Amino acid sequence: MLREGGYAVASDARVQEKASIPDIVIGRLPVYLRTLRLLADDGREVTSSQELGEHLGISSAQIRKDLSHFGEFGKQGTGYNIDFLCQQLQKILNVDRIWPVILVGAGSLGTAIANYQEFESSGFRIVAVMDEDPQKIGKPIGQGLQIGDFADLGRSVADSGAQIAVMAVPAHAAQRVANELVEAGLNSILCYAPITLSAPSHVRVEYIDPVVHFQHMTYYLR
Amino acid sequence: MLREGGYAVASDARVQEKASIPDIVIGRLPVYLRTLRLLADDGREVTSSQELGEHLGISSAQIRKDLSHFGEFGKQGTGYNIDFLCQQLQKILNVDRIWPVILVGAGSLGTAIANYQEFESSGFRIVAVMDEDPQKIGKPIGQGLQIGDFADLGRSVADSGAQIAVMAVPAHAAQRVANELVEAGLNSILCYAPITLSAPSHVRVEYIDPVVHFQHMTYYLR
DNA sequence: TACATTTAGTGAATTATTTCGCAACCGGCA
DNA sequence: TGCCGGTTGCGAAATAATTCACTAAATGTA
Repeated sequence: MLREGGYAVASDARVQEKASIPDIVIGRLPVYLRTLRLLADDGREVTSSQELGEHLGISSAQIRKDLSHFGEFGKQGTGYNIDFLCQQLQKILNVDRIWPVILVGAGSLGTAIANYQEFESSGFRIVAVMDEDPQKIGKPIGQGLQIGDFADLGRSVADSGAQIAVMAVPAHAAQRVANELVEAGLNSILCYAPITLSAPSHVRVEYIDPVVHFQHMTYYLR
Repeated sequence: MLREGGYAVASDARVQEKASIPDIVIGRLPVYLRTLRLLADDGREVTSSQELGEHLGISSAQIRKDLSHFGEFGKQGTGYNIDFLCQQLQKILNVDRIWPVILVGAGSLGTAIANYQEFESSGFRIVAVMDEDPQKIGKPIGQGLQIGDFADLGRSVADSGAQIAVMAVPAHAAQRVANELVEAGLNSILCYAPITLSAPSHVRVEYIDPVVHFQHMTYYLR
């Protein structure tokens, strides 16, 4: 599977059980959750697979089938209670808690990520921003953070208990940084550098590369 | 099968029944291209589906099958000439030219996007950055650009001939901005706001939302 | 030259994903 | 109560995507 992303790992029983649920289904759940929360913000209390599907441009059957992997959350004739379904999805996705995240790279993109406000309400908190540039180390960034020395990565990971990192570093540095992240014990990496990383199979890597999207789009253009 | 100078020549790789080629295949081509270019930068001249597959964590068969939709680009026993395959992929993806792109939103993220250097070499150039905030309009951004008034979108689109927009605006403004982009005649939108947009079917919308990736990852965490 | 090795391209088989279609169920209403 | 429109959950069917497995071709070597 080539996802602008890495691999799922199945080792313990619980994960083994999860392995039977297609990864592609898991990938849609955050989008469902995002949409449900918008509906909730709109004051809506109930929705249906049909309405959700129209919002998202997918079939109602797909939504029902996806959810059916995890239980029964709706009521015939009525649909889904939005708050309840949000709670359930958050539980399924393990975002009924806050995950500490370490950001590597305090350039222009790293700064934008550090400033982004949506993380906290979605289950994530950037607990450290690290860079190798001595000019940047020590400067304030984001909300009450200070750029730390990437050499102190191990300490940051130990202090925060983070399992997740975001990489906003140049392509030429990305593999080296990734190696250090893995070395430090992180197991989930979101990489903004335009490069496919090599990482051990227990580390999940996903990618964000606008060029990949642009080039996908231009295929259909003249 | 036409062969010239040893390597297969696809007389015109882009003349194809597009509808018949799965979109999921198109989505992988930019990643192949990105990887090939890294190999080329490394001084490599030839590669094989097996080597590429190992780099990308996918099967060699998938790569061969994907490419076979567009022609024959390799040579048995040897593999693929990297430069040649890059050229062909660029042609297929229509990035053997530069596409003008309009960026909407000159906040922290918009600024990072405007500063990003990789676009030009990948087939894209940000030709305008627009915002609604009078405080921002007129200020310099990116390489020799000036933040324009979003109200002048129509003129920018006409002047540049852009078909592609990137949206780096807050979620609450995103649908409104998207409507205006469609109104102005754009047909491809890359949206960084965490919201699924409603748009006519002739407009292609793709999304970048780090939270979706994070939440996908946490499903597999404890 | 003969032969071993490597690798692309591809039809067939397999596996994965989506959609269909319907029984069961809910809530409102006469 | 009994009926009706609306909706879920889910097995079965249909599609789509991936992998297998093999042929043919290119290269290197003795």
